[in-house]
Amino acid sequence: RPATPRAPGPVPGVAPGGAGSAPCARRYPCAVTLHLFDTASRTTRELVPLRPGQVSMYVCGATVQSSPHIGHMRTAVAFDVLVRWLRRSGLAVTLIRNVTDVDDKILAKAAEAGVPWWAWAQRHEREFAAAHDALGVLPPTYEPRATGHVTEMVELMERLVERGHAYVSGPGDVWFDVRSFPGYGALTNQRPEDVGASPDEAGAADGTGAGGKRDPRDFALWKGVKPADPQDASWPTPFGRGRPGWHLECSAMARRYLGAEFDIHGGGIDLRFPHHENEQAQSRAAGDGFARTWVHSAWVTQGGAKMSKSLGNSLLVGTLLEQVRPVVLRYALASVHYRSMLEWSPETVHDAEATWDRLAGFVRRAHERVGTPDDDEVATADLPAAFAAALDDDLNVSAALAVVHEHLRAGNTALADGDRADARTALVAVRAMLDVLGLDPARWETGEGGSRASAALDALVRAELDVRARARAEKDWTTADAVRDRLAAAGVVVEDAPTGARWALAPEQED
RNA sequence: GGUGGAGUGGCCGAGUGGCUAGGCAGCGGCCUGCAAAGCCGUCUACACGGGUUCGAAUCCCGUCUCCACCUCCA
Repeated sequence: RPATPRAPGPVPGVAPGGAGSAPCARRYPCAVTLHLFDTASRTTRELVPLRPGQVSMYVCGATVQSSPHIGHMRTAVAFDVLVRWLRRSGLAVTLIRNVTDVDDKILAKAAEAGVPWWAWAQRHEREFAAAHDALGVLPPTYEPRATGHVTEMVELMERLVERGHAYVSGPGDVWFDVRSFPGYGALTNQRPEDVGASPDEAGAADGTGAGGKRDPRDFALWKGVKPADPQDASWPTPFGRGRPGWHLECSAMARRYLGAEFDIHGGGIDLRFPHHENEQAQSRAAGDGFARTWVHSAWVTQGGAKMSKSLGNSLLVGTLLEQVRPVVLRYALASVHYRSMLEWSPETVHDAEATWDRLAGFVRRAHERVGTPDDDEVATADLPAAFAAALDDDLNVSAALAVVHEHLRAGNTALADGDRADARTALVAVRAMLDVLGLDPARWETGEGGSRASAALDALVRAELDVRARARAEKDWTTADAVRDRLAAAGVVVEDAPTGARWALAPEQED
């Protein structure tokens, strides 16, 4: 986890005590409030919402040019935990997560596949949606598509041109003038002269200057349609026909749904430059305050290196879900601090699975003994102060999970001692904490699915277990163990509990 | 070259001056007909070299190694 220097004071421009003006809806002592690491200032500081009690948040979503992989899900889960924690803290969160549904790669891949670009985009957008659902990522408040916001983009470009921060070099080619904006580089702490040339097409890179970029660092706001491009991938504008540049979309959509200034802008760490730097430059040059806090999540790595497509498709969400339960995937992603690189290996999955089974096992046993608290009780239960403090400290999930395990152990001890009151207290606390992380077992462990096949399986296994129970009653251990071995061979593990034997499918074997 | 990070016990992973997280995997014990689950105990640490301090994984200086961004990328 990267270093987290503390800002000496409150957020610049906010009067001291401003945070206190918001009504405190927390269920635990209000002394602690969320501190987040802000990429722009490179400090951890208190989140003071622009509007008391509300948080506006924009997270860069997918460019739907290929299938989702585990890295995409890491970012999604990281921000999902942030949203859940903000809401649990009593704040009303508006989350915008965009879909970039037109860009050069989508056009190129669709052409290669011989399908319309919009069909290609739609197909992958659905895959992302399914992956998000599978991992329990809450849907955003609004999920705008780039192609539906050309009007807002044109407006933004017009403002930039009027203010002298953008220029048109040819039909449909509109550029941001980096030299016109002294603040360029502020987000990523680069001096403007150190910034490399932007490689946008039709720029100075072709050596002729025909594209008309005034400065190699200038980046495309709008890309004029080329003869070879599909005509339906372009839109008319006062500057000519073309399609949006990547950076422009997010600025336009953030403003459309969140206003000129908003609380949090998030995304994967790789988007910091150039994407977010350019977004900020555009929006601020146009006169908008834009994001007050920048939050970036780290990578999933393999072999110590950044995951890449050359590693094959073994880390595609679709492939992984054939091998591991979705909740285990979520646990693996959510249990590491969002700014730490997450090394992905078979052990990662194994550890997550073992730990998850421990958590879910306690909840299941506790439910058998003390009943099932309703969801409302869980959602409003007091959270242990140490857990809340951990999450308030820049979402220190590892420390928060340590608190979960403390309560889990207390709960297991209470169950073993037959102390139902203590067991129930621990159960509610554990579920409430896990719920904040999107990991409440009661919401994930819904039996074996309730299908006819699983009902039939359950009946058959129970018949076997009845045989075994009779044998055990007669101390016929040979018969009893034979039943258990037979079930084990079929992939069913048996566990004797005070309330009788229970069964479960054996975990997936490691290869 | 510019920018930003990382090196903690077998593995993963917290921890910004003292109270020595947590998980996984070992080992020992309790429980169990035997298991499983659970509980208790326990072994492996802070990249290296200096320094500051009564005391450093934690602060300072230096060294080494690794990674990311600067090109589309979550």
